[in-house]
Amino acid sequence: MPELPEVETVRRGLMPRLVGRRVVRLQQRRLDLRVPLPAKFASKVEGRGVTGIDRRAKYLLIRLDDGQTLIVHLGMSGRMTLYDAETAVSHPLDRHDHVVFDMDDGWQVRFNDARRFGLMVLVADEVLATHKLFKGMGPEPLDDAFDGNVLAARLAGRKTPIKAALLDQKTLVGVGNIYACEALFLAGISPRRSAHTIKGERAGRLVAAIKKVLLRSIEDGGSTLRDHVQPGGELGYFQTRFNVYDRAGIACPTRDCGQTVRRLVQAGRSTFYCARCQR
DNA sequence: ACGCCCACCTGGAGGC
DNA sequence: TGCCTCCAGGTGGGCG
Repeated sequence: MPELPEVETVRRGLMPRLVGRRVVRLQQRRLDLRVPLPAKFASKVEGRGVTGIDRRAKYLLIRLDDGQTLIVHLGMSGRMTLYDAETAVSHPLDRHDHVVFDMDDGWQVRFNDARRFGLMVLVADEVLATHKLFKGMGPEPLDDAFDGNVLAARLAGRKTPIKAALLDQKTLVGVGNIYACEALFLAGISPRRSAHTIKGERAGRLVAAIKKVLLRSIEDGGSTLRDHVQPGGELGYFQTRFNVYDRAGIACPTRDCGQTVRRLVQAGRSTFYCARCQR
């Protein structure tokens, strides 16, 4: 689930329920997330007010009123679910609800992560910017400053296929397997093309495609969020109709193309593309 | 330094 | 029904 648009959707869904509220109780039901939770984690969060929620790359930054930030990553299977007081009682905790926040207005947020590739780290704001997790990260794709020239500069000299380069968070952040495939399709660029050949007009096209797929997906998330923010709602869960992702063997959506979407494996990940529309 | 491979962990889908 | 294999939206460590 969670690439940039999904994380952003979760952020927007959590904000109205958490910002300005206080954590009255925190249950840490499993400590062995990707980064193990310290035993004293709960006591450091309990009693704190939430002052804001930001996003950097695929990380949520939950700002607390004591100058600390709770960094949350959803990994592959992480979700945040919201329950009002009544519904929380009628819905018993799932075995993968690893961290549960009870807010001072009775609402509850559950961090659920079956595969436990996600993490939560509490960091003092002074050291947040230099935190190991953010070291070497590339630019935010939705920043105005991110354009074709920026991307081309980051791809210069790199022989890896462009698809693999897009997944590398040092190139740019937030793009994962789905949106890498979708952006390359929209831009008409082959996923096998050597990264350093993406420059000039082609780089501009790819950047435009990346922004477009991410923004459209955030909009889709926003439009379905209303249905999911209700009790028990799973934030960030929404259906987007993909052009190529997970559509191997299905006709390419380009009018009159007549080709079939193909799947190949690059750097251990599935890539979906149209060999005719993408060069 | 770069690029590739794999492990981390659980669950769902599909084949037999 | 059950068992087996494959696959999954991310990341980072280790290796050549």
